[in-house]
Amino acid sequence: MATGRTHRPATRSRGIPEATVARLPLYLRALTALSERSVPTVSSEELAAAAGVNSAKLRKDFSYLGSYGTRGVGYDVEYLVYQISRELGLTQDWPVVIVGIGNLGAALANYGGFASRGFRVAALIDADPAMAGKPVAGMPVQHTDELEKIIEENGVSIGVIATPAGAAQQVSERLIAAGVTSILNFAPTVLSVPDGVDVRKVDLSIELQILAFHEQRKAGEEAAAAAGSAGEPGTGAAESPAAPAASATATATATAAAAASGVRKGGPEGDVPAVMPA
Amino acid sequence: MATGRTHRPATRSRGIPEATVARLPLYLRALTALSERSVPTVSSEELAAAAGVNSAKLRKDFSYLGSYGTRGVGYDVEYLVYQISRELGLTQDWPVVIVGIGNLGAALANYGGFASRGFRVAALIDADPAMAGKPVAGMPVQHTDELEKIIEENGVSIGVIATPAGAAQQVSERLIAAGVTSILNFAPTVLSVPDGVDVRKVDLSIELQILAFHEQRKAGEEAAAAAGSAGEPGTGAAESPAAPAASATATATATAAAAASGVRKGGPEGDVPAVMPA
DNA sequence: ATGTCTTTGTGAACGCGTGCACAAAGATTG
DNA sequence: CAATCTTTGTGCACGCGTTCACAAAGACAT
Repeated sequence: MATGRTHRPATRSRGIPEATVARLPLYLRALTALSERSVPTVSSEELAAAAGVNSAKLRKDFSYLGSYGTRGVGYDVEYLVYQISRELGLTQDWPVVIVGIGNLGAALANYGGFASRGFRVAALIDADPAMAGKPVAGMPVQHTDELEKIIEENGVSIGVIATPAGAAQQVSERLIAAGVTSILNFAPTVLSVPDGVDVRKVDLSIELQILAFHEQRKAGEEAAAAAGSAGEPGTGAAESPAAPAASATATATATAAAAASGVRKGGPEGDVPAVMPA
Repeated sequence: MATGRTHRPATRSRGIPEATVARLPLYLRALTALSERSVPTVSSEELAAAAGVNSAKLRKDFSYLGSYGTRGVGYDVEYLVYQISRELGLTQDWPVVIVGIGNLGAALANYGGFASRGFRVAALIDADPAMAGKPVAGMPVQHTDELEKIIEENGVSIGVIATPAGAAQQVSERLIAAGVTSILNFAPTVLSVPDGVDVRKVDLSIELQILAFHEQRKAGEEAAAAAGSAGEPGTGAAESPAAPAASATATATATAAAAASGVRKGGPEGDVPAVMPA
């Protein structure tokens, strides 16, 4: 999970669970693809597969929105696209500002996924005076001094922070003071904001760290399996990698290397059922 | 949640809950900051505040790792940094490849948060022959043809996909066939991968959509409050923007609006069935 | 109309995650 | 050594989210 909510209690606004809200964009994306292919209806099973979720979960999610399906048939694609869009608030225009136009900020400014939904980049803002006026994604970068004016004039309520960690808190305070009530934070810092302001965060390195954890675990399990169930990770401590620290690390590394070479996967094609650990 | 896991059952590897694993990087970040300020120990209360979580949750999380604290004192910063790093597998070197060197790929290549943890960008790969050889983040971009060779020679087990959506599935298959077992996917697509391969996804527009939902809700609540408790949003949904009362009328109106507004792209008109729930 | 077949919508059970609250453990002081 | 104080580690309860499994609803055929 690259992200998480901050502050704000449970958000069960009018009954739609947070977990469901987080999946709606997923469904919307799958539905949009179907719509472009002029598919008129989908069953929960098909749509669930396209969105990468369980069909029962999808049906329950939709049940929170209302009864938009037809039993024995499925869901009308166009209709559902509209309903979800409306529920998510994408039928209206959301001006956003991006603060911090470094590599990431520039990438975000160029990202097509924003405009295709209801989002419009109202301004790019950077603290570096040298950046001011420079065009990024066909739009001149403006200086931080203009921040308040831009937000108020454009009625911006969503801000994206792509500054270095050190500047993020201060930027968030200025955004909030100027009227922003939702922040998407890419800076690796915990933002402290008043109640009523939503913050979602995306931390690229956190995602990688989580992958590393699972990767290490996979390597460890493989090593254990290869070693022929030596000590069996005992019930007590969770220290599979702990006990013999040195050897554990060594085996893990060795296994990783082995896996990387040719040991695993002999199949040419993708769907080979993998190694199959215990 | 910018991200979510795909495939792989519950991951309760040797007892560490997934939710805890997802927070370990957060703690690590806070601890690293303390370490840089040469703070010797922290209490769960202080650290929790720095990481933006509840202190009880933090203590419970740490309890899965073992008893690393001292009652009456707190946790030794350096020791905890090491323990968490080890648990996450950051004490070893993780070579990663980034596929798709567009704006986002370039931003990722330049992102400092990778190297500062145990991650090393082994190669930048792009399908565009014109990109080949061009330096990005002080490293020459290599052509997709080299993908397999690069992965095998460097023992890469983690791949980052920053390609357009259309190319992602195919890239993932090549990565996996070459030995990659963990993928961080920035492309807005659901990847289908065999068991044993971990996929985490980050979708920037999804995050914004979730914020928009809450933003809309906030606006709706404000409006409702201002309007002096009109007629309680009916069963249908939290339809803040102009909504008739009866759900039947609402759906009919909604459908008409869908056709009228530009939500849907192409597609003939007559296909909108007057669903009509009872 | 009646029956069959498909697919939705949901009640109910279950499991995970969270937070409370407190006993246990150690530091510290007298 | 005893008393007190601080902070950890965790048992317990609760609520959310997920999944199963099935009745209800509608399409479709006869």
